[in-house]
Amino acid sequence: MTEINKPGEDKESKSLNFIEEIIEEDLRSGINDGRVHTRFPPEPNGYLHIGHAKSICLNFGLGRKYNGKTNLRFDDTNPVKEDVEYVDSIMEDVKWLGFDWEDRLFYASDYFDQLYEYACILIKKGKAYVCDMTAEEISETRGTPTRPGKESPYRTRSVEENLSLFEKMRQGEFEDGTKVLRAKIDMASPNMHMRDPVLYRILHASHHRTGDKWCIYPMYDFAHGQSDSIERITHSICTLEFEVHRPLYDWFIREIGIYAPRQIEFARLNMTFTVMSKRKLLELVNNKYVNGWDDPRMPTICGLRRRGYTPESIRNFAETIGVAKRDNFIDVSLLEFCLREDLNKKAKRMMAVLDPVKVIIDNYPDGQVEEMEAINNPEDPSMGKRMVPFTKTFFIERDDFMDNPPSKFFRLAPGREVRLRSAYIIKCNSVDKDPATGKITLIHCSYDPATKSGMPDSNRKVKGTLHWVSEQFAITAEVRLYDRLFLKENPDETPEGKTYLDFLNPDSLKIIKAFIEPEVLKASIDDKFQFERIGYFSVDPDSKPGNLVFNRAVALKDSWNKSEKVRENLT
RNA sequence: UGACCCAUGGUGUAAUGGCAGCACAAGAGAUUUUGGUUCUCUUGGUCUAGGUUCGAAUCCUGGUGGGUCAACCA
Repeated sequence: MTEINKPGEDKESKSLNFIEEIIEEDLRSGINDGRVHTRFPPEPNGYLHIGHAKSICLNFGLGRKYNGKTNLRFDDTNPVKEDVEYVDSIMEDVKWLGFDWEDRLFYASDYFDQLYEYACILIKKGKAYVCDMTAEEISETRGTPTRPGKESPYRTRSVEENLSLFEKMRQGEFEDGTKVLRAKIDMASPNMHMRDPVLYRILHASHHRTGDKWCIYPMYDFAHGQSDSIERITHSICTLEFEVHRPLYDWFIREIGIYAPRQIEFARLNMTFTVMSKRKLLELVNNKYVNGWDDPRMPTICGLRRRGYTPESIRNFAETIGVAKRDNFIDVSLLEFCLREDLNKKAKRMMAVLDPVKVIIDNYPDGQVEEMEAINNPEDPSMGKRMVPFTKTFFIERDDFMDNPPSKFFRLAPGREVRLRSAYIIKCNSVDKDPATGKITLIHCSYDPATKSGMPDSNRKVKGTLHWVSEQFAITAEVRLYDRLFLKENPDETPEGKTYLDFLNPDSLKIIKAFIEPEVLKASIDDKFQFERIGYFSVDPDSKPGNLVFNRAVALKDSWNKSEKVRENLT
């Protein structure tokens, strides 16, 4: 029995996922001299989303767990789709999630010279050739998964001719699309990716990093595996759809004769009530179904951040969902749970009324103001207390009063008593209604001075506790209430004649004016609060002095509202 | 009708030939100056048919179901 702690063996000795098993197996067998080196390799052609967060947490998490390293590498092999805007946002998102690539920021474009050399090696070995067929011809002669393809007539060109043509391609002697470099493998392979795949294409386009130095660019397949090899990545972790590419990567590595990383594929994240494909996300933005990539309804990292998600909650989510090879469809309520769990411990409590109805305490002295002491966070006494002004008139939620309540209703109703949070017990005596609409305009109550919060007689039990905001001291703020972006659990699953857009939730955003206790004036952008009994809210960057804007990140669990809904459905 | 991958409660994920466990969701109760939190409990699962074995979620074979692959995208 050895006492040495193997890397990754935490004190709690949690079970390993299949990737950790492979890594520990490699560590035991001494491959890579005990090195663990991973990478996160996005293409800078869009914003990162929660699915990328899973991959980021996985790769950086593994690096951290096994005392290894993790690179950030931009796979920027297609200049026409890429932009520095995306490079910047991706770096910001990775950092925000709490990960650090230190001095290991790389680009596939860093390796363009090396990759060109690799291509020449293949040509010299007779393993690659310049092909003059058009894209259509190449496509037509590739065959189908069940039928073999046909060999290109240019497949038998001599090494010298290929070398010279490839050099001319590089020199810019040919138009876009007139020639490509192809690997010479097997046009009858059952694996489509082995049927003489394109290695280089001509693209007279400016690259966001290499400018006009190149007019030929390697395909992703010819760049990715070699880039991993150059960086001496030990475990190249990617999503399942690249499983069929692996034999090709292995072929390149073997034929070129360079270091071989081990590729491991895992199932990408799918989540309910949203879409995850870049194409669809882009469409939502471009067609203004949402207000940009960072719209709080988007599953993008910047959207979640603006919504009020914390890095901890997302990391915890990634940890909780685990990693495996089978397709998965994660309930968004798990993400929401992770946020609540985090913010419950951290968020300062405040009182805010979203849908107000006015209350007057008839037996309370006119003009009197009492400062009530309120606890900032019952989960964390170190967060201290604050004072909240109480006056004769204040607002409560319209939902917190019922004229003819059912027996299970614990809130305010004629003749009933409730506690006002951090203040008095009050009793409802009567209500004023608008004679035309029947809508309640004012609730008349009386208070019991002996029940002031903290006083000896204040401990009388009443069933309900309501939040409230003094009319005189209320601060008004814009509150943006978000709901699911889609009405359907899986918007990607579309019946005939419909698209995912047909399932957009028309009520995914409601903007209201709320009344909030004066403490809110101390809030600054990105601060997070629990509005008691309502939910968690984050200060939106749109906020201006004197005009605060809040996003509802997630509502509190609401077992009353839920049971109400169930009742309605039963009747 | 090809190749490859996958199959454990509603959703995820463990169990590595030896008691099917955990989380979320759902339901019940206790506590509570948030119908929140916390705590306790409950419901519910190995796709199917064979085989190997003292013993199979696990290994083998067939079936079924799902996914991926036919951009000069990544």
